Amino acid sequence: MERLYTVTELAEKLGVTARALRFYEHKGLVRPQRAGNNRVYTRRDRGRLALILRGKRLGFSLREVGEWLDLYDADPDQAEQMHRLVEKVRDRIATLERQRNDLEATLQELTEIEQAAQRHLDAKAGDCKSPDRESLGPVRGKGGRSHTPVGGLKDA
Amino acid sequence: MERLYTVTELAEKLGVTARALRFYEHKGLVRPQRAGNNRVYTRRDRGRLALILRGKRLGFSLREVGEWLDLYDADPDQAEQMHRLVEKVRDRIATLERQRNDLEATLQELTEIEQAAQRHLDAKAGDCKSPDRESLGPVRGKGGRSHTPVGGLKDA
DNA sequence: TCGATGCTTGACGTTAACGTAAAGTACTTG
DNA sequence: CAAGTACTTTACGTTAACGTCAAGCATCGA
Repeated sequence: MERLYTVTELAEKLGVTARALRFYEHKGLVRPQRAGNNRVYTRRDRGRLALILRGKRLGFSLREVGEWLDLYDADPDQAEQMHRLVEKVRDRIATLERQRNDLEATLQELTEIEQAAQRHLDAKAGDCKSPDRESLGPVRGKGGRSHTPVGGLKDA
Repeated sequence: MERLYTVTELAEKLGVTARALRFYEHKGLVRPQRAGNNRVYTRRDRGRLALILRGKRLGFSLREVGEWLDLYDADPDQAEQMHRLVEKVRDRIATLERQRNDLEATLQELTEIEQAAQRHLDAKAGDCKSPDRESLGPVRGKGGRSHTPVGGLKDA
């Protein structure tokens, strides 16, 4: 009745390799039964693995996911540890948002540079006599906020 | 006139170790001058290093940052490569936003569980006779959207 | 009975980004 | 001149999360 899986079966279902599943077991994250020597995964194991992979996608390490699972398994009186877990997740979110903001800024910088370069190309295409214009400096000075990423780098 | 630095000086200014700076050099990301055998970093080098560290903070590998810097240095006619770089940054942003969304969802789940656990504790404190209530299941069913992360795990 | 599969357990390889000695050189200060 | 300090290069160590053989049972169909 209970749908059972072999390593490779379940691995494929989950989109990972059998090696990974064995590795997770080695790390104590899952403990499938055995039929003789062969691993046999149940629906529960599959759920656990799904949680593990999710944690990974969220950027947590296997060790962290392990603790995570322990909490899921633990009796619910562990409100204290629950708090800590929630805080950890919130930290992670905060980190990601910082990164996102930084990236957003960088993206804007790059977009400006890109457009400047584009204009530069257009100019060269339109006016075939322009004798090797002064690269990006002047162009950016006209349109952008002359943000020069870090100061010079290209200078003398 | 030009403020110059030794490895350790600059490393400290940048909040990294001298080892890191030497490593970056080994990887071809910077090429400080030498005074005899000793490295001498200029303002330009400092700028470059700042860019490198920034790239790292943004979650890019040193190799990626290297290509990045090459573009900064390259002549501005590389609009094509510029495009690719911008796309890469956009990809990264997209990735981060996906992660953020996933995390947001997870956070909500966890918060619910946390609150349920809290209520559970409160109940135990208030009603000292409650004979070991049915853990989280029912509680969550009442308040949350019964999102059960992955199905069972805790079941029989 | 013979392969062909599929599973098992080692166990070493890999990548990134440094950490951490080890051993030697150079300058300078008491 | 001996210490001390800062620098150098060389090179092995580390962590994470597997990848990639290697060698060996076990089972199954023709």
